[in-house]
Amino acid sequence: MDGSTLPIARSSLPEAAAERLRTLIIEGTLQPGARLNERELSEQLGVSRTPLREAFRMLAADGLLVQLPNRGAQVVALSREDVRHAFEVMASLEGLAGELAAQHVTENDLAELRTLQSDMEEAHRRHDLPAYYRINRAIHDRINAIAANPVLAQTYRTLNARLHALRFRSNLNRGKWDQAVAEHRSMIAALAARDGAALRELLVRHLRAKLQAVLETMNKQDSE
Amino acid sequence: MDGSTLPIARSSLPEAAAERLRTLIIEGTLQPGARLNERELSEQLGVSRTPLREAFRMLAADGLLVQLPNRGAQVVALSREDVRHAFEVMASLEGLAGELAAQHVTENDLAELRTLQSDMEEAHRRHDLPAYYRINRAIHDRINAIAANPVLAQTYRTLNARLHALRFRSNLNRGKWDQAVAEHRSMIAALAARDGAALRELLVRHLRAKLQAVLETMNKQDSE
DNA sequence: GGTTTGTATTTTGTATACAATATGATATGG
DNA sequence: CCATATCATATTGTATACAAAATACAAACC
Repeated sequence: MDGSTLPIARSSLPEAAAERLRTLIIEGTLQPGARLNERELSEQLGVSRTPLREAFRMLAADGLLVQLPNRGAQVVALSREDVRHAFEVMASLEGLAGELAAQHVTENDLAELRTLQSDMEEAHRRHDLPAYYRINRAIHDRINAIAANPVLAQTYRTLNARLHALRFRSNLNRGKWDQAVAEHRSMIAALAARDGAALRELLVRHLRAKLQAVLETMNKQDSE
Repeated sequence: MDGSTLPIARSSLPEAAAERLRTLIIEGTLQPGARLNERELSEQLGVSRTPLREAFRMLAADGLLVQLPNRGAQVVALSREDVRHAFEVMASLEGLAGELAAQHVTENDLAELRTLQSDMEEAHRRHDLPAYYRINRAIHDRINAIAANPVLAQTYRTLNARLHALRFRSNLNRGKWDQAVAEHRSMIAALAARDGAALRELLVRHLRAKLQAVLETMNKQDSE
């Protein structure tokens, strides 16, 4: 966001601690609602409280932690409403990414995306859900990269990280999965046709379906 | 973003310091590119370096500061490209706000907005630019509030703060101003008609015009 | 028995001291 | 005279110590 030198050398204790905590939150080791004890955590991470607290501030800004004055930090626990709101914004951002990508996409980009798409269909045939998720993410990242808007990319990533903390993976029924794969095929077709409006519409609908899946997972998790 | 209790009591030295710095940046006391000396600033603000550094992390997350490892923080200096990118995202978010607002708007909301609109036209007639900006902001805030999506509101505010650091105000020629006022009138009409798509289109175009004005200001500032 | 109040303990908040790195000036060699 | 190396200084990074607040527990009261 500074204009020229984006790939800044990221290396400092607070950054590293934040990165580590981010992983712990997203992987579910630190569960939603969990309170984070500064002394305990700082010992576990092998850093003092000072850089840890800076890490807390960063994660709080990303929406992964909530900080209460004099009561420390806890992992955010998203309500259904929060998820709905986040998805609404994500859908809009993805839509924009699609429009911009349609303006900037090159034949090279399309070739890459088609490879990813066939990898995805392969994973789908093998019923390999982890691979599917990985490739899915790669495709969306790719579209964002093609859109060539760092502000968009960063905003999107931040929101996405927050949702990943939900760990809604490993829940996708057959019908939804089939549909999602088909939707990806349509997206690449729209991109090849440089039809930004169509791509936007596809992405928005795609996200809407994903929201439904996530909400169902949340309901299921609650009743367990 | 925590789901239930949003109106948290915000009160801590880092928060307060961040708020103060935010103001100093937006008002231009701390100019783009300025390097922030921790000791100096902490003395001026009357806090120690520890909370100040936490404030830095918060502002960096908001995109108002850039932090370089071992070289401290400096006020972000947005390039034309950065501004373009930020406006692209802002336009998309405003468009979403418009769509959502059209779904949720009540007659009460419309009455409020019409009052603001006539205040704006009054300010326009008086050639009162500061008042115009104030009312303009109030209208957009109002639309965002009606959209009732806290994630959207927060994302929008963060981006907006970053752009405010540019201090592009007090530059708006007569034609653009006339047009902007007319556009606001159309927006309220679209909202009254609950025409989300039309409102989206208006807001996106409105932002595009604003981007042009800002870029012209940047060019002018550079040649001074 | 339940509620409330007071106190001990834990935990967070802030300041300061020390370490590591970067910056700038001066001197030295080409 | 310019470039480079070296050293002094300044500035950031981290840890720790102390202060303030919140939490948990126990005793007294209703």
